[in-house]
Amino acid sequence: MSDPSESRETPPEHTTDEETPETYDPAQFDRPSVTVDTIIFTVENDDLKILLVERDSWPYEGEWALPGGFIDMDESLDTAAERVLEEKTGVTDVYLEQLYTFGEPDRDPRTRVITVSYFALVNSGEVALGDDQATWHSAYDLPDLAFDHTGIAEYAIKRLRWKLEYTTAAFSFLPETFTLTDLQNVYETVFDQTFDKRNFRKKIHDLDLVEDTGEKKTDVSHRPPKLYRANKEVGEIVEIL
Amino acid sequence: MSDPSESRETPPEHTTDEETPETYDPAQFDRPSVTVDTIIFTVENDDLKILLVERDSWPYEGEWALPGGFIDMDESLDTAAERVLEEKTGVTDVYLEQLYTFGEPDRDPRTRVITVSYFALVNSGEVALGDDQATWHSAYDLPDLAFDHTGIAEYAIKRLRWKLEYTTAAFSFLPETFTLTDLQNVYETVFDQTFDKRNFRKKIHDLDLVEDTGEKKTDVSHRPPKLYRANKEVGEIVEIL
DNA sequence: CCAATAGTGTCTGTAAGACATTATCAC
DNA sequence: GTGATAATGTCTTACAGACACTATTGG
Repeated sequence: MSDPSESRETPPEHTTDEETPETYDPAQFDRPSVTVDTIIFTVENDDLKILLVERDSWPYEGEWALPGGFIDMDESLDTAAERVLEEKTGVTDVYLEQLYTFGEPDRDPRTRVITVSYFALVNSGEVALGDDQATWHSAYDLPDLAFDHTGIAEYAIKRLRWKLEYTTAAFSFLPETFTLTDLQNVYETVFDQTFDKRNFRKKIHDLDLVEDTGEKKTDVSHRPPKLYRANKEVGEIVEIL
Repeated sequence: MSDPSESRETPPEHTTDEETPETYDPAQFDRPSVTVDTIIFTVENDDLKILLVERDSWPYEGEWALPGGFIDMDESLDTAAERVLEEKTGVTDVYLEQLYTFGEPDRDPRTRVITVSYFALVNSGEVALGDDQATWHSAYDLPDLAFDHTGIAEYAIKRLRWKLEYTTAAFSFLPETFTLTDLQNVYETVFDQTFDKRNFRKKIHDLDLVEDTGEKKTDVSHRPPKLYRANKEVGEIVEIL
């Protein structure tokens, strides 16, 4: 049934109550804890990376986990995700999108915890990691992760590829100006494959995705490449590959 | 944005005592209520329909709302959605997929309620509506809905279209055997536009989506159409339109 | 034979994918 | 001039989309 989470075949043994649940005061129901977990992606040195934190307490003490936190009672889910992202990376205005909500009853040994996952695409140049335990790890060689975070990260990679294929999200990984080779490197890194340079550039130009700045990259010991800037909003829907 | 210094990732001071997991009990945090709301779609009489229930108490008493319910502490999110679907329609084995999680702090006037929305695609012939207030409404002419349900329903229609364009989900709206005209009607209804009959059928056959049953529809006062059955699992990824 | 719907093929234009050479800079 | 990377165009093939007539049944 649903995509990422393995569905439990628990038969709905439930007393079929004629009253709709909405008629009740929600406060009288047992309530799960709700967290956000963020998959923070960056592309650096031709590698797709995910930011992980090392847990310093039970459960999964010493293991790597996705950065996350509990949702404040008066903040929206998006705001909670922005907060976690900002706490870990210092960046604020980046591409951030809700991914999926995971809620298997036993996914956290402490108590019932439902997590709303988000993924973020950041330009590594803008990140200032705090002095806590957060570090980058290759998405293609992740360590074992705490909780169900391995499955969450794998699902995030699928969605990331979809985003780059059908939207302009790739710009999020790049600085304000960039070369077409930089852009192609992002695609090759995220899809873990190579693309033909002429076809790639033709596509980018046909779709009018970039604008020539008139500047060129300097201090390179070969023909200096042109610098471009994005000509579309990040996340606009455009079929690219 | 809230104060970045108060990190929620892992509460700080920790005594390395494996026997006291309660140290970081997430239960110490305030917890929101969590519900599932389901957008149950069907196609009937060339109309895309959504199942709505009439609220019988505050808030939004007398208004229409998406069917939903609170999540039991020991059931998964998928199971909760299946339960709500079964309570309202009697159907059990249908296409059901998580849509999005909505959690604006003030979306419910009673208390903080986060809702995990699901959408389901059912064949109207299999539905047995209970004797409660659930009835079908055209997705193209919805009444005002309670809470933020109007926005949820609109988003669901977008995702539904995406699903039919890129997967075999359309079969979920049809019985075991069907004609190609039936299938085309599903597409025309969901996309609210017409498609060329020859191109549509060519595509369906080229993608090997259906299998001839050898049977024909009877009791029609015109040339009897062939009956087909699906040749792919519901939800398989295939570019159709 | 009339009404109603089923069923079928060709042509044209566009876009994807394969592919090799020249240009420009630092040293 | 050498090493390194930038920049560019053509051809072939596959798929999307426009388009009109014949077939089969019940009444």
